[in-house]
Amino acid sequence: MKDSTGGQTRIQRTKIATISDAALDVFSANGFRGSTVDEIARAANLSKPNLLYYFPSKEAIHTHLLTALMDTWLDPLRQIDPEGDPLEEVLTYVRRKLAMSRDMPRESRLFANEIIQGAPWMSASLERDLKPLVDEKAAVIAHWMQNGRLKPADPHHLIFSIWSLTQHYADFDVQVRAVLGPEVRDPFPEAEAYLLTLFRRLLRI
Amino acid sequence: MKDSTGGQTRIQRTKIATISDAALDVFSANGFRGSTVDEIARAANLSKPNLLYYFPSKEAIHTHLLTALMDTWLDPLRQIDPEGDPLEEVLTYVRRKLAMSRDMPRESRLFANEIIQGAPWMSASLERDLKPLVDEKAAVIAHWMQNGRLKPADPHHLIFSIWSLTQHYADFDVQVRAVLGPEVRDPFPEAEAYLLTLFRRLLRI
DNA sequence: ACGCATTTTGACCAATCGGTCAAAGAGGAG
DNA sequence: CTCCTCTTTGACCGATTGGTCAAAATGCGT
Repeated sequence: MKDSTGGQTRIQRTKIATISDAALDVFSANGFRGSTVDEIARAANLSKPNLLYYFPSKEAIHTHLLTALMDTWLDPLRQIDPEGDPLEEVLTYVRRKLAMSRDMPRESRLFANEIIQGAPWMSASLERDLKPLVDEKAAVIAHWMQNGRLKPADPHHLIFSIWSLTQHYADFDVQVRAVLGPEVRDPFPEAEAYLLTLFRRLLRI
Repeated sequence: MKDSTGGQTRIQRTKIATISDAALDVFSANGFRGSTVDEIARAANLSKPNLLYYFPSKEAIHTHLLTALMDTWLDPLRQIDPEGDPLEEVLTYVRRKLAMSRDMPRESRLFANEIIQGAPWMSASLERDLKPLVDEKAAVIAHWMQNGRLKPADPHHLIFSIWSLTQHYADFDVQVRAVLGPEVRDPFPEAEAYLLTLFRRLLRI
């Protein structure tokens, strides 16, 4: 009955996935404190005690989601290649981050909720995982700029601006659509064109 | 005992201000659903029934804050002068928005929480107040670009990018400080220099 | 079909939620 | 001081919160 994948049964794997998906819906829409276990259970079509059979507590579900997310979230940044073409590496990073906003808006909002509310669960991970990675990639970018392959600009704030601009289209989706009006079905093509223009003009020698 | 200012007593004015300030602390840190009336009352040094003597409900406090905020929030955009120097008008808007992130981070987070969670209270105001103003100013900017006084770029997304980049330093303050490290006491001077460079390179002919 | 581990459930718990109410307290105009 | 309005409070309400528990139901290998 046990399974090779981390000592989990087939049912456990599917139910945990179902619960995670439902919890992502609820947490990303209401934040941790604004979400209830009943609501997650309802979204997962499970009774509350049944849900708490798979996760020991509401906080455990939340932590599970955040730790799983952190890796996915940093992946595009890790892929920046010091040996690649500087401008193209940055623009590819922008494209990847914007694609994540388009394809994983719930994850983006879960992350945003956590940070806005002071990162009570993730602040340790920010120092331990995020800071070193950003420092490393910022050094790569700074090196490119010193070699005259990119126009100079503060590398850390460059990375901040990429995060900010791309995640905006997921986190503030309601506002973007309200301003653009209903005739704009999909803001992302326009957004990508604008952002690529922006970073080309900022960085291109 | 009554006062000329909208039929409010002196005590009412000061207590309502105290409650609003406390509620801004709580709502901006936890979102509407994640906040409790008890917590706001505690932050305002009032008993819960006393607080509910000045506001009929938790929702009324929240609505009060949001409606008051909407005006303040749109003010810098309103100040863009069609007769002014195009680049300087945009850069001044950036400076004003960044100053608001520095001086009113709680208001920024209150707004961000509301939008991220689908704008359940503000979506009407977004269509009624925000969209027309943005369309008007976007037309001004488009006109500048057509006259060759700014480099061409999508005006709506230009405005989005200003919102996104400036509010990031309030809403994601924890992340910014975690990445920059404790030796950077105040990220805002660096941020302003970076953002002004960014928009100059994007728009300057 | 058996037997055992896994899964699901309804009933239940103390604590907290938003909000009410009657009564007590405070403060100023006459 | 007196009276009346405004302010404050403790006690309380039903509903909901996160979480528990024993018992029932359901797999699943043999």
